[in-house]
Amino acid sequence: MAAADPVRYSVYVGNIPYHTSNNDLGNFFSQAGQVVNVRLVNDRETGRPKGFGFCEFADEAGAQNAINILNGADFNGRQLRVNWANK
DNA sequence: CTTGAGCGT
Repeated sequence: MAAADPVRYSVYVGNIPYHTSNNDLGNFFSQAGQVVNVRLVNDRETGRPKGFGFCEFADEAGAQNAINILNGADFNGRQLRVNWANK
């Protein structure tokens, strides 16, 4: 199905606690599938974490699985918001 | 040493 693949298998991750690190999210998303890349978006000028990021999976199944399991899952006291990325 | 909806140096 992948009818509307955004660009590669990137998933949007939101509602991330500011105490979360790049490696922590990659470890957490490894539960769903093989994580190819994890990027936490932080403000380039202020240096403050925006609280969300993007996770890239090896295939669509892993990304879809992450959305099914990790979406709404409790992470460091916050519920992660996992969804398909737009851009 | 701060914040809390969002879609990216």
